[in-house]
Amino acid sequence: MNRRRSPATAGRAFVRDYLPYLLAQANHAVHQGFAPRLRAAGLASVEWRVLATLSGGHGLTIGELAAEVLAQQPTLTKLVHRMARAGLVERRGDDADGRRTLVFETARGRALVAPLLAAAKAHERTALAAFPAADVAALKAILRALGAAAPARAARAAAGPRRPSPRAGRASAA
Amino acid sequence: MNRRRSPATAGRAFVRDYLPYLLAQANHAVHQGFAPRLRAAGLASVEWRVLATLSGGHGLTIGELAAEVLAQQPTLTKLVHRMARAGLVERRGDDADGRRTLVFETARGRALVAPLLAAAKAHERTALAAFPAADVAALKAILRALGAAAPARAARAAAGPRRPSPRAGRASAA
DNA sequence: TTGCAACACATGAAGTTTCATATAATATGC
DNA sequence: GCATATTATATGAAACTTCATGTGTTGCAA
Repeated sequence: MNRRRSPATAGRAFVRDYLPYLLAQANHAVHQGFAPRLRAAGLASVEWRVLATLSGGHGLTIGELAAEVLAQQPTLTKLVHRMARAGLVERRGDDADGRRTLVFETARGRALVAPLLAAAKAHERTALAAFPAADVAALKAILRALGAAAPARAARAAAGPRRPSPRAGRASAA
Repeated sequence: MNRRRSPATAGRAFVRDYLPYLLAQANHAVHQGFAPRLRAAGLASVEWRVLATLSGGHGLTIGELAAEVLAQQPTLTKLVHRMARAGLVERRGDDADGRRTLVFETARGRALVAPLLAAAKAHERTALAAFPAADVAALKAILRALGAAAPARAARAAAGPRRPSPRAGRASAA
C-alpha cells in the first residue's frame, strides 16, 4: 500500500487554493517555458529582468531598479557591479544627487536583450493562447491591482520602525 | 531637469504588460503583506511553504516536496536537513523504495504552522476583498491552468538531453 | 551657516541556492 | 542471475542573496 498516493493531504489542498501559491506556480510554469532562451543567451533570470527594464535607454537609480525587479537593494547593487563588469550595463553618478547611481544599458546589453524581448512576447502569446482575450485582459487587470499594493505598503512600512528579523524575503520572480 | 522622471521607458512599458512580470509583482505584493507574520514565527518563506504543504500529516518524498514548493532538489534536500535539525520536520526512509526519503511534519512544526494557515487564509481574503467573487474564481482558474503547464513541460524536458548552462532558475516564490 | 536627520548605495559576513557529480537503490532486458 | 540504465537523494564547491551596518550626500530646522 502506498500511502503517499492517498488523496491530497490537507496541506496540499490548502496550497492548491491559496492565491500566493497559485501565483507562484503560474509564474514558475510560464518562466520555465522561457528559461531555455535565457540559458542560451547566458543570462540569469534577474539579469534578464534588469536588461528588459532598462530597455529603451533611460537610466534608473539602483533603488528604482531594485524595486522594479523585486530584489533587495544590496542584491541589486552587487548584480549591477557584476553586469557592469560583463559590459551589459553602465553605472554613472547622478549630477542631480551625489548619493545616487544611475544604471544604463550598454550597446552590448541592448544587442543581447532585443531578440529576447521579441521572444518573450511570442512566448507570452503562446502561454495565453488557450484563453479568450477578454479573460487575459481581466487577468492582467487584477494582477496589476494586486501588484499595485506593494509600493503603497512599502511606503507605510518605511514610516514604521525597522526591526531585525528572520529572513522572510526572497519572494522574487523570473 | 530630471530625466529619470520622464514618461516610462520602453523597457518599463514592456515589463508592465508582460505576464511573468505581472505574476511576479502580484506575488511579491501579496507576499509582502504576509511576511511580517512569517518573521514573527521565525520562518523563511520557503520553510513556510514546506510546512504548509506537509500540513495534514502525510509525508512527501524529497522530490515531490521540491516540486510542490518550486525549489531545486538539492535546495530542498539541504533545507529539509536544516528544518529537521530545528525539529520542524522529520526524515524517514521509504520502506517501499530505498532510494527515497520521506518528509513529515513534527508536532512542533504543526504547532508553528497551524496559526499561520489560519492567518494566511485571512490575509488572502483581505487581499482579494476588492474583487468580486466571480472575478476571484476566474483568476484562480486561469492561474491553475497556467500552473498546470509546468509538470507537463518538465516531463517533456526530462526526455530531452541535459546540458550545462548559466543559472536561469530561481523563479521561485513565497 | 551648522548640526543633525534622512537618504542612497556599498560592503563584509553569513546564509541560501545552484551546479555538477557521487553514491546507493531499483528497474529492465538478456 | 547479471549487467546496465535509470532513479532518488546527498554533497562539495561556487555563486548568489540577505542582513546589518558603514560611508557619503542631501535636506531641513534652528
